[in-house]
Amino acid sequence: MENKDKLIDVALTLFNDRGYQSVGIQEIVDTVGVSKPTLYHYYNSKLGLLKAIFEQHILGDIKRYEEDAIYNGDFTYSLQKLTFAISNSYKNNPRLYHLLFTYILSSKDSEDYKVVNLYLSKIYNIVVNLFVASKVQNGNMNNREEQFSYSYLAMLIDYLNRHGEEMNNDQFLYSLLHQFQFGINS
Amino acid sequence: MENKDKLIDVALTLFNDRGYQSVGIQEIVDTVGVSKPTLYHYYNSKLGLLKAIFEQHILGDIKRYEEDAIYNGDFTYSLQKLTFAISNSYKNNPRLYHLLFTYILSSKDSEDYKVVNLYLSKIYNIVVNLFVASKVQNGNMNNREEQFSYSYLAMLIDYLNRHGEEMNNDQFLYSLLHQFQFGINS
DNA sequence: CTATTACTATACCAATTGGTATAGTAAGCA
DNA sequence: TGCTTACTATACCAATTGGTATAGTAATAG
Repeated sequence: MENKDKLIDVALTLFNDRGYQSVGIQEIVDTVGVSKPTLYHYYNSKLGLLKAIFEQHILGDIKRYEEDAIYNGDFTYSLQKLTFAISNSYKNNPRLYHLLFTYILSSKDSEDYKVVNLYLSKIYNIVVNLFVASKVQNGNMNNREEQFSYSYLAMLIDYLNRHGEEMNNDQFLYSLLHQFQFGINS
Repeated sequence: MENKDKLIDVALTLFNDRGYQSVGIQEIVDTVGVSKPTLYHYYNSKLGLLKAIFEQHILGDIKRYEEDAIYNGDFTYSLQKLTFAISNSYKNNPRLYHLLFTYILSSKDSEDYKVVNLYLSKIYNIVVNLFVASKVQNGNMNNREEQFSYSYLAMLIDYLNRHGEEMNNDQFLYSLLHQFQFGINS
């Protein structure tokens, strides 16, 4: 692996373990075995490095989500497709998604939040849009589509953070979808 | 307000806005208008300050949760009482609870996480215990009580972070409880 | 063969980090 | 009165922070 990629790889691990602010540039370059100008040559700044970590994979993933979340009259079907797409991305890149989800409940005035939220908010919008689009079908949502979207994502993300790396979690995902749509009493 | 309390108040605000690691001791004491030895006289270390922020109120709150979460044969009733207790605490101390919930999805190897998790895990345990105790009543939980507890807390906390400071959110809380137990399709 | 470009290291920068040694004041207690 | 305890400031500490000026090498393009 090239230095450019090693830097992203190491930074992703360290940020994930201890948080962006707790990790210094020096520790990253020391771990990789290069010097600081090497890092600054590729990524300009610490924030630039954080941005690069996400842009490596997540823009492609998001495009996939947008396609899967197109509402074609069958809400359950679209929600399933979207859910499995997100779950697959998590499996392919657990560190990246774990770091991403770290920012959902984090402080909103830090520099790093503002960068990461660019991608996080896109995913949230995709989900909200699906719920809103299916308004007609799910008449009983009663104008609380947004609330349902957020609740659904909260459950899904909490679930992925606990079991997202396991090999076979399809069964669990189905039960999550079922639980969300029909509650625990059915 | 005494310096001792001012320090906690200012630190709580700053930690909440930008995160524990992003805020320096100097900024805290400057904002309060005292010098560093004053802070270190009361709280020994930056982590000690963080700990003190939580111990000020949350230990009492947790005692309340433990009482409310006693399962007396009526799961819905206990879950309602516990939910409203948590919601009330959030209303009384939004900054404290927002900061607390910040750590749910955060990196797990940072010093500050380890401190805050002392309190966070207690709340989680209370909820899980309630779900497990009601196993007999809710036979259809099918040994997924833990999963349900986590999902429930994920939804509740996401909800509180969005609407927890509003004056009258009882209606919303009831709908959250209903949604969780009976799904969105009822 | 020359000039440019990509990449990397040494050595440095000012500013900030968490924390402290020393000393002082003010209040309460003997 | 005299002693102790609580509290606070000035001035300092070594270490680390994010970032850079300078210089070098290696490859590539003209």
